[in-house]
Amino acid sequence: MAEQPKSYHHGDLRAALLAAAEDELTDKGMERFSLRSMAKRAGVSHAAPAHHFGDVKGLLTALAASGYDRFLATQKARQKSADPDPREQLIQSGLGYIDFALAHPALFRLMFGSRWPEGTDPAFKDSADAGFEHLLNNVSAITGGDPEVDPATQVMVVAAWSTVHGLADLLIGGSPHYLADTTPEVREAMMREIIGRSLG
Amino acid sequence: MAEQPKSYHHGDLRAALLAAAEDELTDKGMERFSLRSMAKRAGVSHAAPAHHFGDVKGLLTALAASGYDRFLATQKARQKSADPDPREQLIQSGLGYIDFALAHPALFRLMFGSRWPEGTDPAFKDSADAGFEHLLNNVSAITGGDPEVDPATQVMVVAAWSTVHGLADLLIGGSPHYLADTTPEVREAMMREIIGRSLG
DNA sequence: TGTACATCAGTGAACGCGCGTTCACTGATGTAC
DNA sequence: TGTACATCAGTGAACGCGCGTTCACTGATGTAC
Repeated sequence: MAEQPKSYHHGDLRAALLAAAEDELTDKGMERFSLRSMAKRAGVSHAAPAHHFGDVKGLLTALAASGYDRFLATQKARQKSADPDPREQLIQSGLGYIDFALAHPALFRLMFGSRWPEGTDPAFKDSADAGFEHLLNNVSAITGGDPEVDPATQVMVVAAWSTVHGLADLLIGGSPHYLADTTPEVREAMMREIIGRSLG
Repeated sequence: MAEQPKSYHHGDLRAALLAAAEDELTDKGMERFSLRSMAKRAGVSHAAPAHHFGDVKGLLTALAASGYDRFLATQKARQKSADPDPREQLIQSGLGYIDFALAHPALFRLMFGSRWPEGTDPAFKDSADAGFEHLLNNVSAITGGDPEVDPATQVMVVAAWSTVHGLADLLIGGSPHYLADTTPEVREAMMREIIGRSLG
């Protein structure tokens, strides 16, 4: 056994619980998520999570919030190592969006398609809003318009987001097969082309 | 009470159960769907569904299959009363896709984002495949290419589907607010523009 | 038209189970002096 | 450095509940003659 020396206090149980919750979600899906089962995964009594998150809803809200943070980080990481041209930056951000969805499908669905998280939670809201802000910045760097008032900028925001989000959500489900069942290189080329089109 | 005269046999319990299941899904979401609760909705013992669908999974698989059928019908209905130009036909089909998602969000998520339905069920598969076939036909009517072999046709399939699906899924969640919080007329105009772009 | 019988649809009670939450507790850590 | 005490994190048993499935049943319908 190369396990950590067992001690009564965990050290960083909060983080360990979030990781276990994501694993549980990956295995069981949102339909069959269980707090007791995820506590077992974390090697901890099923009463322990209450101490950090209150209840199940609190736990999954916190998980979704941390998901949004990592989601944004994935996008920024791709942008950093790419051509600074604003269009290219937006495309890279979109590809990062899709990377994240494919790497964490269960978490992605928790964030965008679930009734578990409490939408009014401040930490959750902040994290989700930061992602939207980032999109707005990327688009207005291309159009030069203010996303609050410029129609062309707004249309581009909607177009780019919808296209990227649709690619991500369909790919999670293995569709469309043209895209899902091909090589990573061909896939990325195809997605580039399609995201590019959405920018007009 | 203007109720139906009660009789031991229901008449069309199968259809009534599917309707009740959709209501249950709308109320509780996939996270909290309950067979007992949906049977109560249908005014029937909770053992009754087993007779028609075997188990919960069978019930929700049948519901998703019927969802795909109505989904396709919604798309065709819009196309029927529109300009026969192939591009316009595809756009109308896309708008029908989104109409359906907004009218039946819980069902839409069951179809595209859930682990409940049994993907190998023949009726489910047939209904889902018919939707994809319809998309292929719409696109090859524009390009004149064979979706099996023509790359340009394939790219258009992926682009159109992703864009429309992304719009639908985001709108269900109330995003992006530019689109969700506007008048139906402005919304449709914006969606037309965006779907049009995706066709290149 | 009337009777006997088979088939079918829905019932209701019982099953065993896993669930989320609560709570008095205990072990570990940190701080004051 | 050593002792007393407060604070905190995690435990484990208990709670009451709603769940999906099973099964012997009963009421209704359809069919054969």
